[in-house]
Amino acid sequence: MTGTLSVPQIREQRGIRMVTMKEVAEAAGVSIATVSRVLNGKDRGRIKPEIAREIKRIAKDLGYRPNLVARNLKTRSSRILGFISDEIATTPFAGRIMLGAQDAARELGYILLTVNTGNDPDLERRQIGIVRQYGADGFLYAMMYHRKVDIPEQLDDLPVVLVDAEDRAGARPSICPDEYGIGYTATRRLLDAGCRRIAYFGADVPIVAQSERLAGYRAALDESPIGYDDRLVLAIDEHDVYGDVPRLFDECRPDGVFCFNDVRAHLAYREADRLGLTVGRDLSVVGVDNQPFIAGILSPALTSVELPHYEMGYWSVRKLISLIERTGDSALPEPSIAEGGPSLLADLNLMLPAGIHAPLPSLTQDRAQVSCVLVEKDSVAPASQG
Amino acid sequence: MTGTLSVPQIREQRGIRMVTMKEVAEAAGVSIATVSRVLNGKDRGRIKPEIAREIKRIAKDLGYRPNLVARNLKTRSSRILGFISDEIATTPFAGRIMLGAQDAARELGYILLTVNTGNDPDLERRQIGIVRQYGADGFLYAMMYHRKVDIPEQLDDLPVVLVDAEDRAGARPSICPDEYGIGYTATRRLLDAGCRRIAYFGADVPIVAQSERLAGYRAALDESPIGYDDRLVLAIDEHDVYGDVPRLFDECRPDGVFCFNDVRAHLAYREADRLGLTVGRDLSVVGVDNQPFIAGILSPALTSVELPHYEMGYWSVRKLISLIERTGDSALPEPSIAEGGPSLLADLNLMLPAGIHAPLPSLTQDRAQVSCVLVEKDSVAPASQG
DNA sequence: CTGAAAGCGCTTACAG
DNA sequence: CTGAAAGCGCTTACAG
Repeated sequence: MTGTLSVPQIREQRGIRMVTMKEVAEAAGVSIATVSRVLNGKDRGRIKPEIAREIKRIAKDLGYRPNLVARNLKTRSSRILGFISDEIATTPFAGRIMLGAQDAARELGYILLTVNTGNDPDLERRQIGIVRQYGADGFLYAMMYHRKVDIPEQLDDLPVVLVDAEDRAGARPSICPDEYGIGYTATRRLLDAGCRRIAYFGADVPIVAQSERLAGYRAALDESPIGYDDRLVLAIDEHDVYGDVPRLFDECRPDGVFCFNDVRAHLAYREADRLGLTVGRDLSVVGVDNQPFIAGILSPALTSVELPHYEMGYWSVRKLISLIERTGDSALPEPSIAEGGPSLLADLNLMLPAGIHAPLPSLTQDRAQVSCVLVEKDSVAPASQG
Repeated sequence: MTGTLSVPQIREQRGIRMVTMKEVAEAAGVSIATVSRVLNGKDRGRIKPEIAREIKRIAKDLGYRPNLVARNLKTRSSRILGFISDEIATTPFAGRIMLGAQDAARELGYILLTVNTGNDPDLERRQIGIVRQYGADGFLYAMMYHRKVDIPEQLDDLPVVLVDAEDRAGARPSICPDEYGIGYTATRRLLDAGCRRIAYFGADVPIVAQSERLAGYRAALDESPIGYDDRLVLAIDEHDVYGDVPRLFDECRPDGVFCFNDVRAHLAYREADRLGLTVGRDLSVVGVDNQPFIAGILSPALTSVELPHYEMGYWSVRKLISLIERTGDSALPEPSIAEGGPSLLADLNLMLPAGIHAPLPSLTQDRAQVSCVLVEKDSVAPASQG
């Protein structure tokens, strides 16, 4: 039976021993206080430069790495951020929130303790408790679609930033996609393409994304000579494969469609097929999500608005850290633009885009919105000149 | 300027103070040693039961929660697992690996420190170093598609389990989907449906998944009276929208297609359309991934083999913990079957399935494979009797 | 310029 | 049955 060994015994047996500050101090012939000062850059004018240099050299040679557990116990700052999500990991895009959060955290010397609540309040409470026990300096509270939420009181004494959600109490900073802008931009693009009868294929669920995208669509039309016509607006249940789409096409003959998401855009392609229209010429279509999967299926390729998941994750961590450290925007190092390299998976059409594609809001904002990028493919007619 | 406050000062100012063991001890009129014993369940026959009860009551009333940073420093076991992934978060399915890992970790009292390497070896090295400094007891090394990898030497002295990857050196335990089984099962299903000319729409990239699924497909055919015919096998570049598919259909008239993934299955639907065949009757199609997105688009709904991402994440954590604690399979509590509840997002077709759907391999295995479930929809003709 | 000492909040031999 | 003490590996006033 090896079952009687304790974890430290096992570590010992396996030879897991980190070099400690004490060993560095001994090798350098100084006190650990001196080593600590040098290695933490607090030696300016306090420790003889040649000694400092020697200590650094020895620490490096010995492969010394500070034990963060010990440091955290002493300093009560863990540089750990709790990343609480509902079911984010099960949605195909939202991994990018985590990716953006991880990148920003790494750049600023923080790390993420991630935890999933599956929308179970009791589980959430327990999980938050545990992350707190690990000393998290603050929390990211990431939802998988744009909605209003209540932050558990448990977090009242800690900085929190919401991602793709808004604090119902209005007390916490948050970042969301500019849903209104999505509808507006997409519709403007269709107007520029010369479309005169632009339909909206909406979602039939009551979420912020739906109502705001519709509002943006409507605003663009209201501003235009064409105006808004509610006969062109549909709330579509994706499972109801036929629904009202054919009737809308037969009655109104739209020449442009703004779709709540890429999946719904597919319905426009199907109608084009049925009616002998060519997408990108007779019928222009704009989706939302810019899903590579769908791109692999639809032909011509779908012009679609990309949601700024990476950017939201990235911004939210920077905001959170600015709160934790009580510093302003300017105190944090510049964002380094993260770029995704090429990947084998691109060939399998499995990759979702990551990296910063849209300008980030200032960290001074408390209810930030990220604008979304319309990715041009071939499903919208070229913009008419002037 | 508030920038002069240190993090502990800020915490103080915000009133972030956890109840300590010392306070519990004082309130109970005992020593902290006694409190520690009671709260860690080491009081059997060592502390008077009524005192123990009293201490527990007081701890609860005071809302005492042990400071894990302090405990970890002392015990040198952090119950933190490093979750290293390449670009997993950018692929739509693989969040489920993390979800399964998180669920298993939670059930066993561990937590995940997640870090992304973006396939950059230098970044990987640094990130692993940091997670080690936080005292991780072991590492999960998760890749986003099945391949052979080298584990960095940095991890030589710590337990590691690979997810959706195999250790080239053969030294580390790993878990992967049973790719061969996928090809075999899908092809058998098509044979049972009475198909006589079954094509394989493969991928044109050299990954384990491709060659093994093909091998399984071939084995099923070799076993059958029909036999294998390489004219029915295609390596398809998803971006090359036309490719060899139409020629294959014209020349061989397949009545069944096993597709490397759901996106490629779409090509079979398109051919059916072109040739006036009804999918699910004249032409049976099986995909892999069971992507809800694609399901929302293809009609009739696609029968597809689901990859066991959740299961792999779940198993790998249990395996890792059994290594860390040097316990066998039986020492860990039974897996609780995780079930995903209903969700608004299901209406948006955004959810990927999570939870345990396939039997988990025993923890004694070192190169585990999870079998994959074929999810029946409507794209395959009913199995013929007998 | 440098070190001895206290202490962060725990756990655990050791002694009684 | 219980407590005093040492110690995990750091940081940081304090003293010199």
